[in-house]
Order: sequence, then structure tokens, then C-alpha cells
Amino acid sequence: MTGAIPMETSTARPAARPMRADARRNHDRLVGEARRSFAEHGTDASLEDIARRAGVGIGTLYRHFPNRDALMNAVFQDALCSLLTRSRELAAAEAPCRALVEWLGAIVTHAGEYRGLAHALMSASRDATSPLTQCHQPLREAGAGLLRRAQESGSVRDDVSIDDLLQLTNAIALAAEQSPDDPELTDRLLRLTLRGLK
Amino acid sequence: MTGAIPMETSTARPAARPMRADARRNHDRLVGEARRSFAEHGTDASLEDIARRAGVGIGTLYRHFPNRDALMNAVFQDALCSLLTRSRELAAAEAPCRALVEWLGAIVTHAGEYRGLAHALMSASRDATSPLTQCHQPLREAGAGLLRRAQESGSVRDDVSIDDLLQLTNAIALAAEQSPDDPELTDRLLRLTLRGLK
DNA sequence: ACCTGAACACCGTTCAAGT
DNA sequence: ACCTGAACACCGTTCAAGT
Repeated sequence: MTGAIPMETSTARPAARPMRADARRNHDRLVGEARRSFAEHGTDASLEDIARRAGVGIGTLYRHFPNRDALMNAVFQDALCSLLTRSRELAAAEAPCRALVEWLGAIVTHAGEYRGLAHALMSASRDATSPLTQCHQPLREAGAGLLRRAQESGSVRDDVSIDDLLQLTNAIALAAEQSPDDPELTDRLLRLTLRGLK
Repeated sequence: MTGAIPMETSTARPAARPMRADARRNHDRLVGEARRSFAEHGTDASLEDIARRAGVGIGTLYRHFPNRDALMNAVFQDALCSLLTRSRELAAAEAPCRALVEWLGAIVTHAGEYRGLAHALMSASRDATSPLTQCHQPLREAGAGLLRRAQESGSVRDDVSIDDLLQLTNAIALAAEQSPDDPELTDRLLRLTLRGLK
């Protein structure tokens, strides 16, 4: 019955029609080249360079990705997917506290994967409309579940929120990024934070 | 005897000759206008704007301050001085742990005073030659003393360094800056960190 | 000695013209 | 429908000419 409500059809997103062959190819080349450039120069790599190296006009880049966040998003989507899978595995694990700790470690590692990503994540968290924030939303919810479980089991304080934890993990990733000569900084800061969770 | 070693005279910095009157005036106007602009637009405010508002050519700005860090440094020197004074008071305080906690709070507040400052401090900490790092050196040493005292009194773990703490406080200030709608974030994150110090 | 501002190099973004 | 690249706006930095 409810499934037959007419509004459904207007609310449902239009079927994503397949891209024209050349558009599809350009799209993929851009994402690939952006991944290379981000890895090499950080996430503030020149967009013009990326377009040129992908053998495409700068306008084409903007047609596919209206802003830098959208491009970053496309680049990080793979990593995001596997993180989400891992999150769901952890949600089913026995020890709630250990699961949360592992999840936080994975988040820090992710944020530190590309130079500039941690900073972008922190800035993006301000507005909910940013594609970067949108795509991290499911991950945030998975983390919220892990945190709640750990709190209910009594192993983590009640007065911390998932947003506090995410801000802190991003901050730790950023700090580590600024001190590349100290590879254990991340671990030390994370351990410090975890102790504070009680 | 040792006071009479001739090398002394060559090592001593040359007496800072007084600036020409117009140069002095331009210098002061630039610093004043930079403070205004940094407060309004963050520390990445346009240098050209600052020069124009100070009624000075852009070349004059560069003559006085070879790079943005140097200008920021001049702007923040006052705050730095009072922080250093406060640090020395705290070093003489009775309770070593409370002193350290207060100091860290003051540091976070300082780093959050201007939008962009926390980030600049984190980036600058990479190279010891940056004027921003140079000027924070005495402050770092004061903090190291406070930390050592707290550790010797047994109230703080031995396996944390002053650099870890500074990275973390800068990171917390940065996180707070990105969430202006949550004025208590700084306090919560700082408390969390402090608990981790044991 | 110090100041000025035109000139240069660079980057992000838009949009009219082309296929 | 999609692509191209010239054009625009902006910013940091330098340097020859001026006082």
C-alpha cells in the first residue's frame, strides 16, 4: 500500500543514465590522475595540472567535479568503502572497547593517508552540505554505534561524543602529518587520548 | 676573567640602530593593520590589503617583513611576552600538576586567538629556522620545565614529551576553530587529553 | 636608506565557441 | 551532450626607478 504512493516516483532519484563513452573515460582519467597528484603534492595539488596530466581541458574537470571537495571525494571513495565494511565487522565483534579502539586507529590512518586530507576533513565538518561530509556520514554513524556500545558496556566515559572523537582523531592525524620525522607520534597521541576515555 | 674574552665583542649582536622616523612609523602602521586584518580575516589575510590599508606600498611591507611568518610574529609578540611572564609565575607555583594544566590551557587559548594561527604554528614547527618557531622557543622551554616538574612529582606519566603536548594543544585549538558553534569543544577535548596524562 | 607601484608568475573559475 | 582553452579575477613577490 504505502509502496504505491505516487510521490515516491518524484522523490526517487532519476535513474543514473550511462555516461557517454568519452565522458566516462575522461572522468576515470581525472580521478586516477588526481589520486596520483594528491599522493605526490597533497590535496591542494593544482587542479590545472591534474587536468593537463589527464590529457583534458580544465573546463572538463570542472564539468565533472564542480569543486575540489567533489574531486577529493571521488578519489577517496574506495578507501571509504573498505573503512565502512571494516566498521560493520567491528560492530559485530565481541569486545566493544577493543572494537572502538581499533576503529579509531583505522580512522586516524585514513585521515593521514594523503597530505592535506586531515585538514580538509576538519574544515569540511563545518557544513553538512559539503560532499566530503556527506560521504563520511555513514562512517560517522558506524562510529557512533561503536561508541554507544562501548559506553553501555561501561568501558568508556559517558560524556564524550562521536564528534569529539572524530575531531580529535583528525587533529592527531594533522599533527602527525606536520611531523613526518616522528613516525610514532600518531600512536603516542592516540594512546594518550584513549587513556582519557577511561 | 672569562668576561674579557675578545670573541665576546664579535659574537654580540650589533647595536640595533634606531630606524629612520618614516620607516619606524610605517613599521608600526603595518603591524597595527596586520593585527586588525588577521583578527577579521584570519592569518591568511591578503598582504596587499594590509599594505594598502596601512597607506604603504606593497614593497614596503616586504622590506620590513620578508614573509608572512615574520609579520605574524610581530603581531603576536605582545601576546607571547605575557604568556612567557605567566609561564615563569607558574614555574614558581606550589602545585606542579595544576601549574602544567593551567599552562596548557593558556597555550590553547593563545593558539585559538586568531583564525589560522593554530595551523601556522603546527606547520612552522617543522623547521627550526622559521621565525614563528624561533619566537615560541622560550615558551617551549618554559613548558618543558613545567612538564618535568609535574613528572618528578609523580602526577604526570613519564612517557610524554613537551612536543607531543604542544602538537596536541595546537591540534585542539585547530579543531575548535573549525567548530565555532561549539564553544565548549576546547574545554572538553583538553580535559580528555589531561585525563590521559594520568 | 627607504619607498613606490608596475611587472611577473601563478592559480582557480567561467563561458563562448566548437564537435 | 560534452569538450576546449582563452579570458578574467586575484594574489604573492620582485625590482628598477624615484625621494
